Amino acid sequence: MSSSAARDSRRIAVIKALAHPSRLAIAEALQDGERCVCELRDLVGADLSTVSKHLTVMRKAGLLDMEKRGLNVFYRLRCPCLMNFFECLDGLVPEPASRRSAR
Amino acid sequence: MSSSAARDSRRIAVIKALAHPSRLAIAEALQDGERCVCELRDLVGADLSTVSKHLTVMRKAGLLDMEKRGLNVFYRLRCPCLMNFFECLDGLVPEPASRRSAR
DNA sequence: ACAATACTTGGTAAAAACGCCAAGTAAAGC
DNA sequence: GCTTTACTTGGCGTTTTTACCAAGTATTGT
Repeated sequence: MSSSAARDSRRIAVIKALAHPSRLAIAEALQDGERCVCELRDLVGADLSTVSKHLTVMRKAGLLDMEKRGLNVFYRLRCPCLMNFFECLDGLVPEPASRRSAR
Repeated sequence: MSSSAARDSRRIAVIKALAHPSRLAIAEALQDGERCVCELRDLVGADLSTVSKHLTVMRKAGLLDMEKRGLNVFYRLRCPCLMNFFECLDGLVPEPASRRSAR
């Protein structure tokens, strides 16, 4: 019943892959469908090499698939349920200290 | 619409609060109920001050409540649904074992 | 009051993450 | 072939995170 170390390290990899503003933004953007690296570079406004490294982190965590087509590399989410995950995430903390239902 | 910056920064805080092996282990342990700091120190095997700082990170992210009773400080999860969250997390990546060349 | 326990906070050194530039690879077009 | 485009990888300085020790606070017990 206690946590398996393998499962935990897998969880950590996924969590870390989302624990950066650019990577979270990428994950959110990919919910609408695949994007090539240069589109994601425009989205996050960082150097192409930086974005590429972020994508590598996410891919190695198992979050993304990549596919090269012509000159472009397209990334897409491997999971259909990231939206669920985010709602789950937003629901994690009942209230920080402020009002609720402010959206 | 793209993500709100405020919502994203809150998401990031929560995700970061879980993106460390000791903190994830703490979160998992607290699913069974509140624990005092020294119990959690025994669990993660780090210095008491280290554990205390981890707990501060988690509390500031909104994940934990603390309550002092006597000499002890007890921490508990603020959310009832961390288990759901973890299942959601484990479900994020369809095929665990599949890894694309890591080089 | 004094001592002990349980924790927090400050300081700091080490480790990890980050981001840019430069260089390298691969596909497409000429 | 050579050039361009799209991306990846290596290198390296900068920033952030982490973990310990030491010192401080609060409460309990004597």
